[in-house]
Amino acid sequence: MSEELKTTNFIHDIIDADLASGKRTEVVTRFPPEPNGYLHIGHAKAICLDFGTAEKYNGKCHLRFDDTNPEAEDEEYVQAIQEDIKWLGFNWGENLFWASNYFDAMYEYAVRLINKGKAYVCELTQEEFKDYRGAPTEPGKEPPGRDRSIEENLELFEKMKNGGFKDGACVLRVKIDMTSPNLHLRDPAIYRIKTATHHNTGDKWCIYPMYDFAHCIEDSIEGVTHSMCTLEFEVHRPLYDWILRELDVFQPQQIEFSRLNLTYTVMSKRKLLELVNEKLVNGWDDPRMPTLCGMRRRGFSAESIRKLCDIVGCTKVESISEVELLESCVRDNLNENSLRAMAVVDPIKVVIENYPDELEEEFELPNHPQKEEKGKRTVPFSRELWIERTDYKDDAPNKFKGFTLGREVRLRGAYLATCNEVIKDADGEVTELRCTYDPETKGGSAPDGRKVKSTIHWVSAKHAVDTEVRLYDRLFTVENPLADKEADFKDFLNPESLQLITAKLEPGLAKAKPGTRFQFERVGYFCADKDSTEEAPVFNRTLTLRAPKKVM
RNA sequence: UGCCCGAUAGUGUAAUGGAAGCACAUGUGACUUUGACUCAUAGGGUCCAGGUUCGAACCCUGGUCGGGCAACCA
Repeated sequence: MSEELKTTNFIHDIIDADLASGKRTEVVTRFPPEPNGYLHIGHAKAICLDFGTAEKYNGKCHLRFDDTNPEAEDEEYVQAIQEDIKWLGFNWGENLFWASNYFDAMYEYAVRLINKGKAYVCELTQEEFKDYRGAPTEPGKEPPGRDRSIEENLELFEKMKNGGFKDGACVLRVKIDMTSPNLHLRDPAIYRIKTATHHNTGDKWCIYPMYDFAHCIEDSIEGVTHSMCTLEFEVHRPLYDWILRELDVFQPQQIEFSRLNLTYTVMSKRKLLELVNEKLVNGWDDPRMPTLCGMRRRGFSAESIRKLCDIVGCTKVESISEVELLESCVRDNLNENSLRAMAVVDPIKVVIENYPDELEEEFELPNHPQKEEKGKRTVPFSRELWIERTDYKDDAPNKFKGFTLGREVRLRGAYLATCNEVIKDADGEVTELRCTYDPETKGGSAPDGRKVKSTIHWVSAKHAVDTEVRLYDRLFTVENPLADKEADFKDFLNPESLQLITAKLEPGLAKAKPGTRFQFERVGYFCADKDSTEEAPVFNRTLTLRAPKKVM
């Protein structure tokens, strides 16, 4: 946490100045998700900023659901969002709010604007509405009804509220300037009619406030001092300020920052929903998704996601961070914390010819090579083993770490062994290695001090646990699937983003609890999936180890 | 061709008128009972042109390039 408190950015500079000048005496922020989808790592940046800023200044951060559009929103998301924020490590305490709790206040505020002659009911169709608004380069025209009397507007607005109109028959607009160079100031609509059941207010309302009207009022009611949002709302800020000024209420400051983007993925809720709906991934929590629930299932730790958000900082520059940066944060954290184990993902058989058939031994291996305090585990050894197919090579170069005919290799934590014979099938595929071991090298070191550079992992065939392992890779094959505006981003989906295999695990892994993370030595980081059963675990590959230099 | 915003190594981000740093990535080497980790080391940057100043990444002017804005979405 102390590291996070040290972070600073242009927003904190603003806050420092506000505190120093006395403009503000406290800091209140808010994270305002719309419950219409799952949170992704882009949201994590906002969450870290909102909650982290409050923490830094001993202020408060509200969790507020921005539930102003019942058609898009669903209770399902409400729970998931709260779970994800908690998982990330943030706590809103008592400060859980709902935009829908302010619907009465918002209605009153709208009436107040009508009474000031600053809002009017407009019956233009959507087509006409657009037409009257004009274009960026052309001013709009004042719509008919713009100069209706206050009494008539009051009456019409009440009729809207009471269900006296069909959906879309009219809207309430704010009266600003149809010729403004800022399109958002050309009398934007602030209330629309929607006959929809709201997850919170039920059928009480058939009119719902729109974002521009609702959001600033929500912030104001809650006493938010600094309201952070993403760059696309920059042009909305004059409207945000206008509404609160006209209402003469507490005025929070909206500050915009750039979204987090990562290479080899997409960060739009709409596009992620598309992947889910078209079953191109297995749901929102598919470990390939950049959603927090997906990343959690993949095995990414909350700390590493927070670390990433810390490192990428916060600016107004639109950017795409390399996913390698995230991966580095994840590996750093996993290397530190995950226990080691041995698993063979692409097995070939090794028979130790001079090892007694009936003999079994148990070796003690450290759970973490740099952390003795993590203890040891016992791993059984016997005459037949599984090793990685990639750990044998005909005519291997000197630097190759693995078996080749006649070369002595260390079986990690067990013995030194030499391969004497290779058995291949008709296709020339290796099916078995015949080896001999040196009984004097128990534990893996030779009494005569001879150096053996290669160390490989293994699993006793007799004791191995067969299990499903899901090897995940990047979801897309290109850095920015959205770069080509002509193409469908789904065309760039990586066909090899999920590979199902059966691996051989050391027996101690059999009862791994879902969510437990391991490093399978020399293979990668893995996390027990929720699909694990009593009989056999299922593992997700979080990441490979850092890519080694190629030795061919 | 309107309005708004932005531009620092490949990427992300510091330096707030006073020596352009850091991280990731990349190259090389060392260590290693994980080709991991760790350690050492190298290369590489202020969009352009003017101006202000003893001094500019920073301030000013003009360009260039990139992004956003025309849902009854948020």
